[in-house]
Amino acid sequence: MDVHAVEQVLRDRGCALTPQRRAVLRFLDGNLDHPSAAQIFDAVTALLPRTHRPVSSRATIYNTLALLEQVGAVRVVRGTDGEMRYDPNTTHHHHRCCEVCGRLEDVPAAAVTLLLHGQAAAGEVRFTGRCAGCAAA
Amino acid sequence: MDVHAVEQVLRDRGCALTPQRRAVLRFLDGNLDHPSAAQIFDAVTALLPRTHRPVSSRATIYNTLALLEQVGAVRVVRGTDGEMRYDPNTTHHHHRCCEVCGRLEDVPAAAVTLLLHGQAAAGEVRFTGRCAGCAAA
DNA sequence: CTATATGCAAAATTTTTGCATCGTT
DNA sequence: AACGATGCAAAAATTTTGCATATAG
Repeated sequence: MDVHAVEQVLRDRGCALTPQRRAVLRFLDGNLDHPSAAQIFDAVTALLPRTHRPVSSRATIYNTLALLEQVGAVRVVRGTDGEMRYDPNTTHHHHRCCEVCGRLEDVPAAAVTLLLHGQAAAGEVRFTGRCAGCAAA
Repeated sequence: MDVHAVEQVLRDRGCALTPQRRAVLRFLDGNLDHPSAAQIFDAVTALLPRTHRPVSSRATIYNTLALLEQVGAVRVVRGTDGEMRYDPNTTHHHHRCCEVCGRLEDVPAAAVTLLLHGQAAAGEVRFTGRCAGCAAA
């Protein structure tokens, strides 16, 4: 996801580049943490200047995220806890879910082979494992 | 999951074998559909004699399912839609999630090999694919 | 200036909790 | 009879929706 490219796509669509949308894009760009809507809301609140209050609202965050998903700027993944997580990495990749702390980690498609009855299978894979932090402990 | 075995485990624990718990067990036994709590509630309502109303409540269903999970009689899986699903198959197995209809299907552990950087990886795997019905369409 | 987005508040969903009552053992 | 389970209703938590207002282009 490239911020400028996405902004251009939004412009082409006739979508307004509001400060809230910009802030969501800025926070998500390069973010590897699979943040939740609530985390994105908090980040936007922190990112936007407080020159006019309030800074944003939950509904706006959800609207923006739905828009970004439609445009293909983010992938939406449901975390093991049931919350939606937003992933700016839109390349084909898989996820490892830490069985200890629940953290979601991207795993490049090239690193994973799924064999079904000995034959390679396509599609997305989510598997359990331990993240770096929990593996050490 | 064997109904009689589970009932014995519950007795040994000093847990009451209420009609509601029996009905949940009866409905879950051999069920391959990964039903949700709401579906289980409906099924219990249908299974129990209407000699005394009401027949059950959502809280009781959740209590019962939590108990059955503790006892190891069901596995709990979160569906792609965020709802909890309950799986009486407690053997080590994986899940295929139909990318069309969302249905969860059990896949025996022996049928799946996950290679991470060429090396076999342990753990649970959930992957996308098409269920029999959606593959035909 | 006009179409669009925002913010608020309330609805919808799923799951959890508190408590009085009822049923198993 | 005693203890645990049930049922109800309300609380939590997350996401969605309706509408008046504000703002981007």
